[in-house]
This record gives sequence, C-alpha cells and structure tokens, in this order.
Amino acid sequence: MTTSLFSIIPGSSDPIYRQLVDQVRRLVAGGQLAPGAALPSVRDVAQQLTVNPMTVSKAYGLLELEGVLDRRRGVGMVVADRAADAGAGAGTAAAAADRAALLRPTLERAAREARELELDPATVLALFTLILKESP
Amino acid sequence: MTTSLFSIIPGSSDPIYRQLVDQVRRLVAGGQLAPGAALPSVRDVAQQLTVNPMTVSKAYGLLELEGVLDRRRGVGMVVADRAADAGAGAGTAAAAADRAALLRPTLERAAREARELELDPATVLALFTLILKESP
DNA sequence: TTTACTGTATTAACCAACTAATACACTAAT
DNA sequence: ATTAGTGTATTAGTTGGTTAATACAGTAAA
Repeated sequence: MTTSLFSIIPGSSDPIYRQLVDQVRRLVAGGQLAPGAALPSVRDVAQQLTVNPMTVSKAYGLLELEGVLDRRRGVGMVVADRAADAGAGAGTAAAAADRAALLRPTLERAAREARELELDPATVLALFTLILKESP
Repeated sequence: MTTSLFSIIPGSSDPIYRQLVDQVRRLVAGGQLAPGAALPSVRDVAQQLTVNPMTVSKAYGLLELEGVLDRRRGVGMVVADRAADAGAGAGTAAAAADRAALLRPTLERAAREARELELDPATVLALFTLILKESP
C-alpha cells in the first residue's frame, strides 16, 4: 500500500473530480509522475478517498482527453509520453516557466485577497515565506 | 453609481453567496468597510452582478448571523459596530495578525500547489512579489 | 397617506456534482 | 478457459446552488 498519492479536501466547494484533475496535472508537470508511470487504479483511489469510483473515472477520462494520461485498455492509466510537453527540453518535468504558469491563478487570488485585507506586500511575503518552509 | 464594490468570478466553482460572504468579511476586517457604513442594497448588488436578489440576501443573512453586519429594518444592512473585533484596539480595522489569519488558507493552498509543481520557494516568492506589485 | 425604498419568506423549477448498483469490454496471468 | 485485475457506460436518486415570480413587513420622506 502506497501513501495515498492523492488527497482531496472534502469540505471544499470545488468538485472532487476537478481537485483530482488539477492535482494530477501538477504532479505530472512537476515530474513526480514521470511519463510511463502507472496511476493507481480507479477502485484503489476511490476506496482511499472514500469516494465513488465513477468520480475518479471521470477525472481520469478528462485527463486522457487533455493528453496528460494514456489509456492502456484492460491495464490502467499511464502518464503520457509527451505529457511534460508545453515546451520543455529532454527533461522529465515541464519547464519552470510553464510550471509557474499553473501556479499563477492561485497567487493572483492570494494577491486580491491581501489587497482586500489591506495587508502590505511585505507582511504577506513574510507570512508566505514562513508557510513555504513549514510544510514539506 | 459607485464602482461596484463587489465582484464575483462567474465560472468559479465556489458558490456566489460564499464569494460575497468572504469578500465582505475581508473588506470589513481591512477597514475599507468601516463600522456604521451602509452596504449596497440587495437589489443593487443583484443587478450589478447579474445575479438573483435572493442569492445576495442569503449572503447578507449569513453575515448578520456571523455578527459582521447589522440589520436596520426597512433601511438596509450596516457594518456592525464591533465588526472589526477579534482583538483590535480603537482602530477601524482588525489587527494585522487577525487579517493575516484570514489570508492563511489561500497561502497554504498556494504552497501545496507549488510543492506539487516542484517549484523552489525562491522562484515562487519572486513570482508572487511581481504579482503583488502589478495588481493595484 | 402615499410613495419609494429597505430585507425576506415562499414556492417552484432547473442544473451540476455526486452516489449507488450493475453490467460490460478489455488484458494479463494462471 | 478461468480468474482477477483494468476503465467505463448506464440508470436512478440525492443534494446544494441558483433562478424566478410574487408577496410581505418595515422605515423614511414627500
């Protein structure tokens, strides 16, 4: 049994299938899921997250349409060969600029909220630095 | 006609009423909506955002339960006197520490996504600094 | 009093997300 | 061929968010 690999926030308002899609997209872009790597089965993920198998299947299906995953019939889902495309070189992960682009929306949201809270950039950056260190 | 004051992201997966609640909570904590200030009417907000009045009313109702707003019957909603509580002194805005606490969840989400993307903290901080400057 | 504003309760309908229980088509290994 | 493992289609039902059209109770000022 592997350490779950995926995690979802149950109370969140954005749908489970979207949380999974976004997460896999990032893990692939970051190289933690390398091209050719097999993904945990729909039923495994569903059981670990206490979620319906069809919800996981929906996420996998969307990722296949997107070209991130390949479907090996009767076997399972596998990270597509050119999944880390978007420009990168021969490496396994996408270029840093492309990975940063995936992070941008969340950072913009944080900036907007900080502005509404009338927090100076210095304070915000200090807090963010702290959080970036304490998590791993 | 005032410059809309509120804004929502139509495509977002989190509900409109919640976007409004969170936004008002931040604007009050930050002091942009001072105690005693009148909020735009339900029908005004609904029209500006092309949204149903009852959706706005739901948000206002929750903010009243929360103690952020006071309901002046027949007149409208007003920012509660001790709305900027949570510790602050005589000032109109909440203490910086309390405002930072409201920002924390989003920053933690950004940190988690950055980790999944395998982006170094330095790169992330540089991008965030840039975004913080370009927005206002 | 009339008028024009406030917020809200009610009822109905619609839609997306999720769950549930099957059943199917495919592959790999015994 | 059998077994066990893939992903998926199907159908049905539930829940929560949103819209819609009224109707109501309260306040303020002409």
